[in-house]
Amino acid sequence: MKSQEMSNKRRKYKQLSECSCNMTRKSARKITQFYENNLREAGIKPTQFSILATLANTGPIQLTQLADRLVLERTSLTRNLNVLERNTWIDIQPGEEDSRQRVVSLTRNGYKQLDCAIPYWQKAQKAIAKDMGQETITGLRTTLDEMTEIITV
Amino acid sequence: MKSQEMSNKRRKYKQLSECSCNMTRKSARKITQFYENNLREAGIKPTQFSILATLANTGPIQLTQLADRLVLERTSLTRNLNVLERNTWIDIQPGEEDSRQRVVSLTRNGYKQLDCAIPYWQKAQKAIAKDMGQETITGLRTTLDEMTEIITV
DNA sequence: TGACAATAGGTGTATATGCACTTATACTGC
DNA sequence: GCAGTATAAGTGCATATACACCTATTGTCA
Repeated sequence: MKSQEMSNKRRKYKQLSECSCNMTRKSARKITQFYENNLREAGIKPTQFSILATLANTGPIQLTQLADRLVLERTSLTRNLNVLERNTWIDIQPGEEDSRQRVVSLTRNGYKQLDCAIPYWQKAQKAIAKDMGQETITGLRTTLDEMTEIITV
Repeated sequence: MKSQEMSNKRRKYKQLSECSCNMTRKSARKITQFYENNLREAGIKPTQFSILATLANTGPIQLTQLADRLVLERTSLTRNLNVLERNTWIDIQPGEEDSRQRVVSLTRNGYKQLDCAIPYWQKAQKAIAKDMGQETITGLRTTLDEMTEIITV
């Protein structure tokens, strides 16, 4: 093999290390582990926390709308909600006008669990902001939100 | 309840919408779906692609080292490798000096699969760069890499 | 050299994620 | 009012991820 060809081959695989998907997933894994460790004592996982937090802000909301807001496949949300329902943190009722719909809301236990977890979440949140700088985090959020908006699946 | 208390309560839950963990996971889900759709025709998933791509750049590598590089829990990598091994894309051999070790390497089929998938990956990669701007993506990578480095789990 | 610590890796279990397919209900023209 | 379409949600299956715990091998030192 000529050295020109070897150089081409190196280049062919080298570019793969700049994969936008992998860089995002990689950092998502790391930050998830960090929040998991902080939230563990509160007995809740980051995914579960984010759903409770969303519900606290939206109030009762239809399943598909909740999935949209969480940028989560509808059927994935269904499985996640099963866990929360088992823990009596949420309540799922049929829609009043359309019986096909499922309306999700926080229970009193759900609020209690969320309130209990918030201090642990704040500790993690502050640690990240301190390490990265609040401005960097704010800019990161803007960019990631934009990316999430722009991408058409 | 006094209006002051209500305002406090709103604020208490409002801050949760700025969760650094959720923002990262949310965008990771979205971008993963996008790459999944692009890679589907090549018969490979983003996680699998990223492992093959890493192996193409590192050459044969010990399992734990590979896990570190991918920022992936060791036992998660083991499960992921099972899928790749079933597809005959990788080969796993005991270490020559230390028989406890597992050394992972790409097979000929693995290279073939990777080469076949690269054009689809490039299409996705270019679409993101075009939509977001290459500079934005480069900056994003820098920030995310920094975050991944800084966070101590 | 043998006991014990350290290291490499696998397994059981649980949650997280998404696609293809299915079921149940609502809507729409005729 | 009914046939056909559209919409809301659930299930089967597969992969992805991680922790707690376990096994096997290696290293260490008295």
